[in-house]
Amino acid sequence: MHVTTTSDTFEEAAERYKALADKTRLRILAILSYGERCVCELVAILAMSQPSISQHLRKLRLAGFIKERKTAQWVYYALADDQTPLIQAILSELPDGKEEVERSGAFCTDRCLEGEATCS
Amino acid sequence: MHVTTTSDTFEEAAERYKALADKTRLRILAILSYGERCVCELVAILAMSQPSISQHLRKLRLAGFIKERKTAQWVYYALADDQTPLIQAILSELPDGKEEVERSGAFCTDRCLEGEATCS
DNA sequence: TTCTTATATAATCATGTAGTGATATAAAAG
DNA sequence: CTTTTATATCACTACATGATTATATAAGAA
Repeated sequence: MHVTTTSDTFEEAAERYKALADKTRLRILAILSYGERCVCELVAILAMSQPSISQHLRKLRLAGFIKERKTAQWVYYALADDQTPLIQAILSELPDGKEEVERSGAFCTDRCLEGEATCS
Repeated sequence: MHVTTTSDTFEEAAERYKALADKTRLRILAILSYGERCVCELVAILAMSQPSISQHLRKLRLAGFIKERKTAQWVYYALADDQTPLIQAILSELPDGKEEVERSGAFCTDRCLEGEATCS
């Protein structure tokens, strides 16, 4: 115990947990554990408004949980590369994101499919 | 990945992370990682009001992170017994609670000391 | 019993946060 | 160039949350 410390202060650590303290953001992490997704895919899968999803993605990105990749007019989000043991444990104890994706069925536009999206 | 799942739903998982999304509650967990403490000790160590500490302890207890033990007029709190890999990872990546305790110096009342408290 | 100590809870207030609708930006299509 | 598509951001509203003050409960002490 008390070996690796990713946050220098309790304030910083609390900020990271605030990013996880939301049902929608946890669903996003579970979905991204199956591969990157563009915003419009997440909007379709989660059946929520685009501004709401974008704001959640911003918080997850600022907290360091996800990264973004811009291609043409799409922005693809994926889990961040530096997966600490803590983040791995967080992801492993989350409900499975597979149901989230499958329940949504086909939703990608033709143009989104052209853009390297990993549509199911 | 996706092996053990402590929360059945994303809603439940989010509730647990909400309990961690506060600087004071993380400090309490770091302090309790060095042993159980009664409420009045935590009030002294954290230099915060007693109702505020009690409310934080309530949230940590309802989220399953800590347990309580009542003796006479004191209530001692300690880390919960069932430490999952996730909770272990959370505690291991927290700032050290030792400084919190030491910085506060002597603070226990004579009566609190009689009550089996692990005062530093 | 009365007073003091330890803790919990309720009411209130100030602040933070999620969702919505409107708007801005940027890229590609027509 | 105009339109459409994808995304981000802003302003606003409703709701959640943390701290404080006051109060309630319970156990000792006097």
